[in-house]
Amino acid sequence: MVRTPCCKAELGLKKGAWTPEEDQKLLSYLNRHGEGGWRTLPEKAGLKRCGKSCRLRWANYLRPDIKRGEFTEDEECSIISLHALHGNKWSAIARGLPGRTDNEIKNYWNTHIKKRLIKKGIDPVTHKGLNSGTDKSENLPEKQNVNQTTSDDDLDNDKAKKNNKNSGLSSARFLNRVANRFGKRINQSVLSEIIASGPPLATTSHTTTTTTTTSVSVDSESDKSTSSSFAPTSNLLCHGTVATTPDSSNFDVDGNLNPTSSSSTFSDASVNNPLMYCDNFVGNYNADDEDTIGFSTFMNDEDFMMLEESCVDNTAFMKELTRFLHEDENDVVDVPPVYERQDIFDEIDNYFG
DNA sequence: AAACTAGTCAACCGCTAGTCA
DNA sequence: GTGACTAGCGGTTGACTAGTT
Repeated sequence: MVRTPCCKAELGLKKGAWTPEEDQKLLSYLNRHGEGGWRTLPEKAGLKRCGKSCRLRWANYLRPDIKRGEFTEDEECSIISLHALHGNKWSAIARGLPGRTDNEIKNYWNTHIKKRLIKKGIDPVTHKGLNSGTDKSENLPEKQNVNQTTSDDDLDNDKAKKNNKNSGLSSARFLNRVANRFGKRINQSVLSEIIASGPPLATTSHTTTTTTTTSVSVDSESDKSTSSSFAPTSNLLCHGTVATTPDSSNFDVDGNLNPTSSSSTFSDASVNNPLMYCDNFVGNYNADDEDTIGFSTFMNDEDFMMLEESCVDNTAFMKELTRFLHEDENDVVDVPPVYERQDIFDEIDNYFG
């Protein structure tokens, strides 16, 4: 196939920064005629630009739904999580952040996040610790230890504190808490049901087909790690998901992280869990992390990201779990913990036949 | 004040994939 | 089946700015 040149053959076309006048021309044309026909658009709109340039200007700057300004902590976390899933698939990442363009995210990654990850001792490509595997300590930044906070870290922490309890993560945290309680006992069909009830991510066209391929085995203690049969979009996913077996010694009998087993650097589990990872990234790792280590021990990241607020709201199963959990939290001493009550799990099993 | 350096980000480039005549 | 065309993607560039020497 022979590709016709876009701009080169057309002499006299302007390049470089757009002027307000050009923007106005493009905007008014697009307002009148809508998107499309980029090749002929410049001439019709009276612009000395190539169509491609017009499309990019529109897509990256002029579109009315573009959110401008500083990235929020939520958005940063999303970017990191999505990057762990998709790698440098900026458009895929952008679909998870409404209002942000792939170009903007790419720039933000390269200029902010990437550096901070390296500073934290995390390889921005693999999302694993830089010193994992071979000894690369000489490549680590000076202040590699995550327990040490630099002034930059302090800023991050302040920012994190401000945005700490965001709604997006809270539902995931709740689900993780539920998972911690029930994960061991839930069979795959039940899990599939949970996942299938989740809505697609933002504007993406996710379907449940990818999630149903997840193979989950939680029958035995040794299966706290998960093997996922779903095909990653890049090899990064293999590193960024629970497909990488976390050190089982990091977990107690209920699948909770054993804080004493954590090293001074990130455990594999923390790196592999987008939410924990995020908390680590913003310097927010704390005892509450019990809430963030459940589902990811038996779900891959993509499945994990499928779990949204409405999943909790709309799924009868989750309502049941919610009830159980509340019951658990309101436990009085003479009532056994919910996870020890066989009747509840029988109830769950019955619910799904 | 000038020169230099580093960071940021809009825009460009080269390419692929999909659609349609 | 072929080729023209469009849309979109990811990597790179370069203009601009802020900070430092």
